[in-house]
Amino acid sequence: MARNKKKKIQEVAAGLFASHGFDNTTTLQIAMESKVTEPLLYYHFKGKEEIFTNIIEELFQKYSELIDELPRDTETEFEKIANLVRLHSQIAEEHPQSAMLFLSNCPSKLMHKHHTCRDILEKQQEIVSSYIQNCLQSGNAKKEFDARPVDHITLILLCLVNEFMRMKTTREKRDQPNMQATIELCRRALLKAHL
Amino acid sequence: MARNKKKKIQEVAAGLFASHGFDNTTTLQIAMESKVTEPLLYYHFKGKEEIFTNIIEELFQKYSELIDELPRDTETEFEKIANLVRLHSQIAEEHPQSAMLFLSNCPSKLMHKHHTCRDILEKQQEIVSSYIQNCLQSGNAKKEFDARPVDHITLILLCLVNEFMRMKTTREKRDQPNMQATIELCRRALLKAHL
Amino acid sequence: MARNKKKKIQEVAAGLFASHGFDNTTTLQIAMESKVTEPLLYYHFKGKEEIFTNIIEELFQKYSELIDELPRDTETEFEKIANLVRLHSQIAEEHPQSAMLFLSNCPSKLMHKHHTCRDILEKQQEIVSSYIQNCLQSGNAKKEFDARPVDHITLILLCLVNEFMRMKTTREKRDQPNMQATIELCRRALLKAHL
Amino acid sequence: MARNKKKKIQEVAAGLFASHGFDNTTTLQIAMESKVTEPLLYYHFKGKEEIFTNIIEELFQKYSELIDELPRDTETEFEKIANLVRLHSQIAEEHPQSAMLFLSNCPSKLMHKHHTCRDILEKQQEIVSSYIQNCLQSGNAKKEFDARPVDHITLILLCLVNEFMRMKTTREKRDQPNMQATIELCRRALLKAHL
DNA sequence: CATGAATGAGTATTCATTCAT
DNA sequence: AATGAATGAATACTCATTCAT
Repeated sequence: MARNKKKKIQEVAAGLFASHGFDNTTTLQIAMESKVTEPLLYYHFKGKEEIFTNIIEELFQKYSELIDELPRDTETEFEKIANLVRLHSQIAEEHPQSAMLFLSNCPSKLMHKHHTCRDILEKQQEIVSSYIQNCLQSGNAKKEFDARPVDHITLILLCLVNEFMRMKTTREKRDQPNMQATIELCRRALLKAHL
Repeated sequence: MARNKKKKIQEVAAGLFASHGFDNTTTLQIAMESKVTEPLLYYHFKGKEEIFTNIIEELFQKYSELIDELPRDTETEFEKIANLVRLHSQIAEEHPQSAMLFLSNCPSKLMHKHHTCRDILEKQQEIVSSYIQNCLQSGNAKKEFDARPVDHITLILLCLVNEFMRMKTTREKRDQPNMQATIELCRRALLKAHL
Repeated sequence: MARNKKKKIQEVAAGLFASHGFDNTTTLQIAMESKVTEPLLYYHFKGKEEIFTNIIEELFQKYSELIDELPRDTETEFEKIANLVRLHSQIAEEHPQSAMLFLSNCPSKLMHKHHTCRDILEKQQEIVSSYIQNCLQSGNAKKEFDARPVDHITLILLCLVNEFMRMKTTREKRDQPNMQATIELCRRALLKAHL
Repeated sequence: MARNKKKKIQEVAAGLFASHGFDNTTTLQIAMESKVTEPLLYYHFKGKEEIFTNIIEELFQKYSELIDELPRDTETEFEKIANLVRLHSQIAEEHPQSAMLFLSNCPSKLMHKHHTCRDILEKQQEIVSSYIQNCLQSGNAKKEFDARPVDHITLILLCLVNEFMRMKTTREKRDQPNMQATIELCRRALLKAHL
């Protein structure tokens, strides 16, 4: 019953932060919707901020694992890029709340210099960046791609993946970008001109 | 001196909203930094929210004009896409504050159903969308592009442009995406395979 | 009507701080008893602490003036010591609340290193100390007193004056020390053995 | 181990109450510094208040014994007064914490009408008072002193002893009153003019 | 004896907004 | 057009205390 309530608080808070934002979520709301009293929040967490960063940390954990579990032995390097897009499409569809939390830039208050929150978001970007960079370098080496300079293309693909997920998360179904088309566009952009 | 102060209030508010966010900016801060008293804010505006939406409206006005002023008689359709990227790059560099205000999704509080704020952001997206769509259709017609289905590609390019500006605005100089590379990537993705 | 309310707040707060102590006085109590709302406290003062230190500062001001106004041209030096005792007796009787505020050592919270509160109380002690010291030195010089070493006797008389006022303030009438007897005791302790 | 912990709680609480004051000491602080949990405080004591009064009671017990143990067969009555000053000087030096607890008037909250805390402090004052009164009466009878009216002088000496200890406890070493000088001053004040 | 979990009642402080002038 | 004074409604957070085990 104990771990139970802490878990419940985190879940409720995650939902509220995702839909109303950090600043527009009150500790009282979290408490009431979790069916506990406010002081219990402070028994389990140091404060509102810690509730938030805890959520972000767990999310990052899971996200990192998902990236790590992407298949490494694909036939082509491009398949890896395609997988990355698919993964983000899936996250946006299955866990829109989590996506929201990652994307809705934490409030500036929590994005200062060395705040946990900022650190995590930066680490997340680095993870994806290095995944992409790796693909590009291998692909170039194998003459599969013709993607240069690698650094720049990496960043652009990162843009694409980020905003693809953002749009999938925030837009109405009919206005969301199409996964297959996105993959195709990447294919044309990356693969060696196929004469 | 009157119009003067109203202007000052708007400028100061824009700066604070951009750097601290809507929720973390107080009317007192706006008043003090504008060298006026709080009641004057309420003389000129209906409230904090109106100050914000006013700013967004003006911004949207200027932005629309910039899009409208993009040359219509380019040699190729692709040049128009390139111009769009260049424009957003320029905005991010020259008016980072304005870019911030557009991008940092207004707080959910101001994004409800038919709120001015939401309407404007949607209109802005539509403007760019239709600009892109136009290019693609013409380009396809002229056999310059091979971009189908147009709707999907439009959305993907919108993604790219949006996040490109977002990254230019929020990241450190050295981590920003490169404009020229972005344009090149679009070229490869759009132009007919040049065998 | 404006200055009025600020004054009222200070008076009410002084009364509550004196009778309940700083920690056991709530801002709500102060507000209610002053017939204003809590936010007004924060309009006029930076916070609860500032209300307190403001009171102490004013008190110190008045106290300093009272010491300054003690007659300088007395026939004997001892008369000055007697006057000091009389003054404190009078303060304890006429302004017990003020006396209380001075004596009930501010809560440790407000007594840290360079806190205004601590500074003021130290200054107050210094003022009385130097008044006493002056008398003793002059008295010794005139062979009126035989009080040595001056520093030590100064401190002891300070003790006496302080605690005399404290007792007058905190004890029931019938248990209060007697002013005349106190003066007499000082006389015997200070004056040259009168053979 | 049981009595052990109760003892520990009392010691820790005494330290915290002495340095931070009753109101600024939380039960959690006491528990943590005692290396126990809060509910244990409530197992051993009825509440925070009881912890405090228990401490004061024990202190009073010890203090009473010290007064009782002062030598009764001194050569002169004055010697007894001198011994009283010496005792308080010693307490201030060797047990400053205990002195603090006695002197820092319990918070007004605990000083109401018939609260244990108030009763104890009054009893303590009575003990010292009667000790002094006794000396004075005997001294007067023996023509050693010339201290009249006894009641008044008693109270004044009580003042002196109290504040002497207070200053020794709260002031920096160099600003503390000197014991020997204090005794000398008492001697001059009390002893029959020695012509 | 001992504790992890939980809470009722506060508690100082903040903020957008309004009123009287 | 402008302001000094004032407020209703929150808001994050704290604390002494208790319950179930």
